[in-house]
Amino acid sequence: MMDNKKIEKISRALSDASRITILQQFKKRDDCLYCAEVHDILDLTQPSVSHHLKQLVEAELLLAEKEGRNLKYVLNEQVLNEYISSLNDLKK
Amino acid sequence: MMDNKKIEKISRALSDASRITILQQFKKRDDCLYCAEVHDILDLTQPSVSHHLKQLVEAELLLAEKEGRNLKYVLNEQVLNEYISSLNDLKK
DNA sequence: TTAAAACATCGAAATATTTAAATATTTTAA
DNA sequence: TTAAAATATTTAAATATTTCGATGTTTTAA
Repeated sequence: MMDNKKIEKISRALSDASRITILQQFKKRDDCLYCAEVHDILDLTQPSVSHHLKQLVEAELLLAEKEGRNLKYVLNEQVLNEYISSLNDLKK
Repeated sequence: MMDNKKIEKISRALSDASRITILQQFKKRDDCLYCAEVHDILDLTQPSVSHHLKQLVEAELLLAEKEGRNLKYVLNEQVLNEYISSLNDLKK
């Protein structure tokens, strides 16, 4: 279902405090998050925020959608579920 | 239940192809794995294998038990389950 | 008691990641 | 059309990770 390269990539995307914080915001917000909001939440410069969001998008944990000059992010629950499945598969 | 530092640490432990391979061996073997077996499976030197196992033990994904001069590893399903729970919590 | 086996640690090289400053691109508003 | 806003990219520095060779420690077997 999900190969090891993909598991590795998602795990790496999750292995950073800022990126975990970003993902946790989705529950608090209305299911979606704007780039500028992330910049407000994290104590990082704009390029760093951009870098972290890119990692999450490249791992496909987030889906990005352009809205004019803003970027709207949505959690990709399907990929998250597949990742969780792969972890469950480690068990007997 | 599991704080972000712990989620980060476990994710990092999972973000390496060798370590994912190690974890996947438990299903194929009789629930436990010896250090020497890992050395046979991975194309890495003994110190590298030792390093990877240490990362997994420090993340508490594996429990290590001494058996004479051998080391027996067991998958820590409780920690794995707590990690999976934390990931499920990201969803609505 | 000594030698060998199993594993850990140290030191160093190669590579990857994180971060910020500077700059570029894209889009909208005036 | 031009200026400003939102985001991306480039470059470079600091730090972390991965890997191996050499060596150390602990345990067992001879």
